[in-house]
Formats: sequence, C-alpha cells, structure tokens
Amino acid sequence: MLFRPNPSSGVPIYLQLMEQVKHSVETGALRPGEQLPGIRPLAEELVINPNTVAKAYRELEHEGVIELRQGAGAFVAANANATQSTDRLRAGQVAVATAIGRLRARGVTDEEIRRMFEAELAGLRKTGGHGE
Amino acid sequence: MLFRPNPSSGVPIYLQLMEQVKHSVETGALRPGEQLPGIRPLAEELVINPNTVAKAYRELEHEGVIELRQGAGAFVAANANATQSTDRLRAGQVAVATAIGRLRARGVTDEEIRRMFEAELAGLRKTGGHGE
DNA sequence: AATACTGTATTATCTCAGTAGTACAGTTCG
DNA sequence: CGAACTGTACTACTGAGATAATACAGTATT
Repeated sequence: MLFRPNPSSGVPIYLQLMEQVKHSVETGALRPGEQLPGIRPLAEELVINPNTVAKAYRELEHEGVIELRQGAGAFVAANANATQSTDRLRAGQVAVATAIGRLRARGVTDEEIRRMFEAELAGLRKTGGHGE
Repeated sequence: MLFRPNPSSGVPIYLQLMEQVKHSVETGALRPGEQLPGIRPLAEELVINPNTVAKAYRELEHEGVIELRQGAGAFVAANANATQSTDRLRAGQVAVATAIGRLRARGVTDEEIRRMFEAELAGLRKTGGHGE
C-alpha cells in the first residue's frame, strides 16, 4: 500500500488519491474490512494537508468503497468491489452529461459529438490549433 | 435578430451569446457581410457588461464566424458557415478530452466510457444518484 | 479636423474548487 | 479515567474563470 499523488499533475490530489485507493481495492492489495492508513499519518507521508486526505476518504465513503468510523479509522467496505463499479459509472455519467450538454449548447450536432468522441477515445487527439 | 442570454442559467453569458450568434448565422438570419449590433448598444439591451459582449465577439472572430474591424464594427465573416463547423468541432474536442481524462483518472475503462457516452447521447440519462 | 460612433486594453470584483490551518469530538487501550 | 490515537467541522488562503468598470485607440461621417 503506497499511494503517491502528484500535486502538479493538473488533476486534483484528492481525486488521484481516490483513484489509487480504488485501484488497490480492485487489485486486492486492499481487502474488505482491512484498515486504511490514518488521515494524519498518510497526509504527512504524502506531504499534503490532512484535509485533502479527509476529503478523498469522505468521497470514497460516499461512493461506498470504504467505511469511516470516527475514532476508529477507515476500513475497506465489505462489498467494496460490488458497489464500486456501479458507483464509479454513476459519477462519471455526470461528467459526460455535462460535456455533452456544453457541446449541444454550442450547436454541435450529436453526429459530430460522437465522431470527435470516438477520435478522442482512439487517442487521435490533435487538440492543437488556435485554442488556449 | 434578438439575442437573450440568461445570466442565471449556469452557462456563461458569453458562451450563450456566441451560440446564439452562430445559430443566427446558420439559419441565415444573419448573412455573410452583414453587420452585427455594436458592443455597447447590445450590452445595454441585454443588461450585461460591454466587456462580456466583447469577449463573445472576440471568441467568435477567433473561430472565424465574424470579423472585427476596430472603429467600424463586427461583421459576419464571408465564409462563416464553412469555417464555423470545423472550428466548432475543434473547440468541442477540448471539452471532450477533458471529460475523458477525468473519467480515466477515476479508473473508468474506455469500454465503460463509451457505453455511458452512448447512453447519454441516446437520451437515456438517469443522472440521479448521489453524484454532484 | 471634429464629433460620435466603433472595437481594444487594463484592472478590479465575484465566485467556486481545491487546498490548507486549526480546533473539536468520538474510540481505544493502558 | 486518561492519554493517544482516530475521524469531523469550521474557517481561511489561493488560483482560475466569468463578469464588470473604466480609460484608450481607430474609423466614419460631417
């Protein structure tokens, strides 16, 4: 169990941490019922603020991946692997819906959206141009 | 020609204005070469800041939809309809790339991403849950 | 050339997300 | 019970994006 988010990667630290915990649970490095590192010790090890770890833990609890018990600690949820996948999708759906909404607002047709989306997934991103 | 962005819709005013101008150009309500309302009069009519209109106009010029000539005014670009579609796609690609990036960071596989994306496009959105 | 229009530039305010600092509350174990 | 651990709550700082206030510069028309 060794998490190491990168504060200067553009992606919020707490999201990276969440992803890494999830990954550990998926791969079995963290088993259901197992205790996670405390908020303060982990924050110290990662040289970040305890509150950032706390936020990640809270979100993870929110998604059913872990359980928080005040005074006791953070533990991998019993049915973590079950809830996790469905919940991760649910969270992602919001992001996708937002993106599509923005595009439609800009007058992009669904056809065009689908095409650029496929291109992105394929990794043919040539985001260059006159953009920002 | 009657634009009316909604300041409290969550979507930035300048984006709404851009979309409405684009729509007018697409439908032919605004013809190539035709002059758009001045920045200050339009701002006054919409009860927003001139700078917001200016930003929208600048972006639209950036996308090749209109032409700005200092002292003269803003005019629909000669080949507005041609450039518009390609450029609109370019702008959208950034949004899509961001969304996909976030999802991947959360550990969602491309397969899952594609599926939820298709579902969204199809309009089967059930964004409900405990999301944001 | 002068005036009244046009767009341009610079700076400030507001809001929100992410992060951090600090004090509070519950559990465990000696 | 009390000390040392655990998570929790509240407030503040920072940076980015959107909007606003105001002063500047070019063009048109007279």
